Amino acid sequence: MPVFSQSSTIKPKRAQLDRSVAGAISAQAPFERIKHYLKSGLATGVWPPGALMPSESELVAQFSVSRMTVGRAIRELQQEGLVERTQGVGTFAAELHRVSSSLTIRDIHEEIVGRGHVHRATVHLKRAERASASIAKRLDVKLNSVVFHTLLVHHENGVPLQCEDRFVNPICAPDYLSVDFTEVTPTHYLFQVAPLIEAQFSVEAGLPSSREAKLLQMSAAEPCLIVSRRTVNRDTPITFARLVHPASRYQIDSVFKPY
Amino acid sequence: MPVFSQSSTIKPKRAQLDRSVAGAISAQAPFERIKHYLKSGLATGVWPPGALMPSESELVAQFSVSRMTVGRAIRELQQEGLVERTQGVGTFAAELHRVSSSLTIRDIHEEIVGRGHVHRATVHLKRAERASASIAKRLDVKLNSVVFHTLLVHHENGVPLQCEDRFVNPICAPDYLSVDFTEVTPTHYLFQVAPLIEAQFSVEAGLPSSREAKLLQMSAAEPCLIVSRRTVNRDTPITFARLVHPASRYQIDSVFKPY
DNA sequence: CAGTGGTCTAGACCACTGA
DNA sequence: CAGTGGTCTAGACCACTGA
Repeated sequence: MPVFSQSSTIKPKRAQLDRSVAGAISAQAPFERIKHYLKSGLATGVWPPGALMPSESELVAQFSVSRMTVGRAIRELQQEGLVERTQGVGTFAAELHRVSSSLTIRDIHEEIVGRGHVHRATVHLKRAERASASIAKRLDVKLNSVVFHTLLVHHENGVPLQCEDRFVNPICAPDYLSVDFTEVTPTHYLFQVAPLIEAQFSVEAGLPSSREAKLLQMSAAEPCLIVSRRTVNRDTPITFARLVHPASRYQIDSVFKPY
Repeated sequence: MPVFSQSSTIKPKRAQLDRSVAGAISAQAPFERIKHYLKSGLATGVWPPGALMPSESELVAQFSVSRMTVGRAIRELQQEGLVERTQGVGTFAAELHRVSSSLTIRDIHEEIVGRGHVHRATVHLKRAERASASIAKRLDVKLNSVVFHTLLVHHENGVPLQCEDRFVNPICAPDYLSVDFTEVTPTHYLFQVAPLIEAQFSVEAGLPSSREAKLLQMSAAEPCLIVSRRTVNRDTPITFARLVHPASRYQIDSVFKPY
């Protein structure tokens, strides 16, 4: 029996309402209506975690739609991690354990400009160097081979926000050192010249080096949020960056909404 | 013209190969083959960011499948953020700007056990309290109203890893104080009793309080990675937690793979 | 064996875009 | 107006599960 009777015998005329950016006005496509119906039930406890959800054929009857339409609605919920399906058995409300949150780590320029603030970068180092053991390992190049090294400070409205210490594999970006990094960020430039297949991140707390503390105009005893990022293109490491942010000026915020 | 000719005139017999967990053996369903074909081209630069991709009807002809099948393949790429579509215009390879990475923040018990290690929790505070101004605001309750407060330390193989300072709205979990938190984590318990509609996170660096430093057996001058989490259920805040981790023992790792 | 999900076909109507 | 994507229908065959 329908819990929410959102469906009647009237055939759907394709609605004409604008599907604007937010999509918040009204979900009118049948598969959207079915998704919304199921999400509501999941959010309100009609189907608590682990419960058996209605089968496709039940929803077909309830909403007077074809199975393809019901299937799409449920499949998208599955892709969002809200339900789990087992062939031959049924569809179940997912246990919402893993509160995984998508912490977006964007190009610092976009991030600052997105807040409506002014971004300015200063370049403190830009040269070719011989790879140390740790850098050689991270970029998968030979010890003492030539790598590019830049050190920038990114300012938000004039306040130093991020110290970017970056090593680049010359094979992936031979012209890296000729770029004016006060005009375009290394991240942005590298996105353009080297397709990115994989990025590995870590986020940790730590203390700045004395040089970093000076560049960031902070005390060497103040903690920092440190993001390390290594990007790889088909087995070839492109770049390794250490991004140091004063704890008092930077935090990562995120929201997780399952339903 | 097909770049990769993965399709012939032979009609697909449904393959029988096991679709095992990894799914790595071979993607045999037509929509999977088309997805793989398009992903390969995106990864190898056949369609650089911004390029016009083949239309649905071109792919229909190329792979000898129906439009629904092609549509599903492309729609899933769109949902993964790899292509962008505009009705009446076409499908375009996405600019891979935002390197958003899903940093999963799981229940600490699952995380430690998942590493094959032993989890143990010690309880240092478990009581009802009057809400201070900041807690009242975060839990959206009246100043000086009763809230539950627990302070736990989570150990991994005997080493203190996380100090969990948590406030709970009694309306959402009236029996919270009767739970044995050496047996089940507050996170796990609250997941069971209160459906979660939204979680807000922040990740920052900071110094531990003197009490936290003592509980974590660390120097008060050592930085910590601090995760703050507030969960909300339909406008009613459930809980607010401050999770403090010694920098030397904890970092968040993540991998981002667009293709 | 009945019920479930997984996938596909060959059409259809529509809104939108840009020439 | 031709081409594009957005969505749907009413069927189909199949693999899988559990009684």
